Amino acid sequence: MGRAPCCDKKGLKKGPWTPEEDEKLVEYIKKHGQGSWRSLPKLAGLLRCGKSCRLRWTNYLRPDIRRGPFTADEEKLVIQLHAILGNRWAAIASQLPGRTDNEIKNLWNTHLKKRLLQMGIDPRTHEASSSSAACPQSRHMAQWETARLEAEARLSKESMFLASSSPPGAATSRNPEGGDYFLRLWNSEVGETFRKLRKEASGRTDESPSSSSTKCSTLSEATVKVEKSSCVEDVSCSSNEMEEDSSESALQLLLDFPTNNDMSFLSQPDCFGFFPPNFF
DNA sequence: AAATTTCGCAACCGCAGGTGA
DNA sequence: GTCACCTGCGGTTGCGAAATT
Repeated sequence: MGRAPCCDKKGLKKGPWTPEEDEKLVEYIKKHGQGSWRSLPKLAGLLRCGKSCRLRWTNYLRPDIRRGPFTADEEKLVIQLHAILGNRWAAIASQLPGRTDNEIKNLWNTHLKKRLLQMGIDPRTHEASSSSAACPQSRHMAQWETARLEAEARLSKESMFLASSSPPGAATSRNPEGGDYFLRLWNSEVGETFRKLRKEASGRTDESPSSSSTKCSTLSEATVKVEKSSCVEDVSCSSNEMEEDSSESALQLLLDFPTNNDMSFLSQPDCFGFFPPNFF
């Protein structure tokens, strides 16, 4: 079955937007709100396809867009989120207020990817490339991946066990070591989101969260969709807190790696640990 | 100063998911 | 359940600006 074109291309303008077109679009959306993109161009008096209007609005004209160069913190966050989410630019963008997925995608493709490559890190997997595996800096990334895979393997075993016996969290209670940071993360809602997505994707592929290309909604949306999980005992929050601020705090937990384990390379103040002083 | 190359960003394209008839 | 339509997402391209030769 052939797919109908998104719009009749005949007579429609392409290429850069003029200030007049921007003005028309902004005025229309101010009056009528966004949505109905297909009919919007006609109603707004624009010779553009609806898709083009939506893109222009979401990537450029939206009033809450924050323009200007990315800060070092933002870049750090993008790298961390990319390690977790892969090329899910919209999900990454949802954690950077005022930044668009397109902007982040461009940042990644033009700056961050190259920098990681220069450091001998595979930007796709965030693992040290084989040629630089001996590099101490790169080993951190290998540790990251190893920890993730170990936690994932254990978690899948434990989830099978937990499903039939003890409540969620009992497994980590047995392991009060606290060093198993990934396990705690995976028991948080964020982890559950990933597991859910993974489960959904398992019919298609068996890829890890970090390398998954499975499409998903924004991270916030995804976490909201996850049913409220009971809080793990050794996680430093009460169940009430978890329920009230589950997705955001869990994500923050994920991003703010503890400083007393091997993941500290991403949060150390000096050059962000793993990254060289001039990286950001 | 002119020509060429590289870089960065805006925009386009096609695919996939969601939704309602 | 099927189909058509709408919307959102990620990959890619095109072009102007900046840097280099």
